[in-house]
Amino acid sequence: MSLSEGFQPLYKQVYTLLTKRLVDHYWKPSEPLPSEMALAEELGVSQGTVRKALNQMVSENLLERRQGKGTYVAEHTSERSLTRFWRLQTPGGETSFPETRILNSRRRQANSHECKALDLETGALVVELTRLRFMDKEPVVIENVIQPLSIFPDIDKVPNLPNALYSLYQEKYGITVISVHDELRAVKMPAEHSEQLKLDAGAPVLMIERTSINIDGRAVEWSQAYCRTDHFVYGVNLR
Amino acid sequence: MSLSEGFQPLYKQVYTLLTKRLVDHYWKPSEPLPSEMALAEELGVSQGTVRKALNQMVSENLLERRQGKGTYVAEHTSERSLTRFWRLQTPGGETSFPETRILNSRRRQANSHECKALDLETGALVVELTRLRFMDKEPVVIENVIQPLSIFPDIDKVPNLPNALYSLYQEKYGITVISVHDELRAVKMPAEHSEQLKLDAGAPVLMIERTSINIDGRAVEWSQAYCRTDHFVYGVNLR
DNA sequence: CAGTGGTCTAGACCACCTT
DNA sequence: AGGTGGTCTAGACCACTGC
Repeated sequence: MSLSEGFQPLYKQVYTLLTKRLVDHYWKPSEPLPSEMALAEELGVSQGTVRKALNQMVSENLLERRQGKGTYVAEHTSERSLTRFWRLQTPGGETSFPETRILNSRRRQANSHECKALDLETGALVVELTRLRFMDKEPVVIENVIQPLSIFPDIDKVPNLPNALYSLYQEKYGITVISVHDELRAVKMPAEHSEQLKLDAGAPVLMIERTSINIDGRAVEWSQAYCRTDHFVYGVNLR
Repeated sequence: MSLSEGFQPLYKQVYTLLTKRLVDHYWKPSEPLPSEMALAEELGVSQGTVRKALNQMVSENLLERRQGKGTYVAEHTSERSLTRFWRLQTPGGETSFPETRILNSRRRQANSHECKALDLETGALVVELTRLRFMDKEPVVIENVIQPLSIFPDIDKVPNLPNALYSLYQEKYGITVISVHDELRAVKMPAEHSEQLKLDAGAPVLMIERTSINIDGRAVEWSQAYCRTDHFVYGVNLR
């Protein structure tokens, strides 16, 4: 095969092509890619050029490389996908992880805000999933997750939803969440959910609106969470 | 010069050595480094090895490279240092920037919490700087910045503090902030500052505790900010 | 042992900037 | 024209894995 002359550097063309293959599920998660030499030969470029593209993909958590073994499609194990985007931690800095109880799940039409956030047609069907999350046996977060049925067909019929939804998204629906955008506000606890967090209605809580982005750039999930922050904080490092 | 045999790859040794030079102000901000070839010859390694170290430093915002010109020590212009760590944005997503009014500045001994956060001896002197920040002419953030006098001598005697403190830190004190750690909570607005944000005491506000980290890894500044989040949100992308 | 990725080198050519 | 960084190649050797 030849990479037809373009204005992009070769390694970037290779990067784009390999990423497209991941989007199209040309290789499955945890499956090894061909070796550098094999890819270089197939694409008609040198090993070093392939390596540069692969290393960029590793830095974006799309691939994993293991010396002596091979290059693998990054896998969202429930363990890792939970740790990757979970920001609640003790004020000291150590992260601890939640248990989850599902409170409710129902189909309905997306409201206008959700249509905008998820780029849906008006009237599109979504699943609204309500979960309560515990840390050290105490309720800390109540969250509403919005899942378009066009992206996750019949997801409301899946039994035993895992604690980490992203691993389910990847295994069952071929959706690989590579980044999330969070918007944080301080608000008064809405009365409807205050009991479940053992708070007075009107107590200050941290509201987190999260948009989850698939490897192809689409927004695939939108959620709104209310968090107590008396024992845990939202911690983030910026560089 | 020869890089004595160690257990680290060559490019990592070069990276460590060059970073140490930045910490020691061997080169000044905005000053060009020697060319790749010159560094390679000086260190007794190949150009490619130097390049790998330099590119890693670029990815960490320590250096800037401009094709045809050279490699430069990254500079914290007030413009750029403000945009880099400023997270308040409109719910849509566009960032806008604040104006700042200084309310107060005083010397005092650090309290125990500040000593821990900034790794200070008990009784160490700090400056507590209180600032009110406006967006679209409306007060949005009130913040207390704690600056150790051991790191910033006589900083309370600097006239006309800039909007972006980090540019001052770099120019006057040789402190280059390369990352910050934020911890966010929702709290009730403390009565003492509620008027300045035009809020009722007890209204929910976002509290941001920020620790700023120097290039050598030390915590050099600690701040606590109260933010209205009715018109602006704290937005962050996680990968 | 063969196969993989990781490091290191040397050299060629290109794109951009300054003089 | 000469110097800089950016890209691309080819080949060597090392470290790790599994048969």
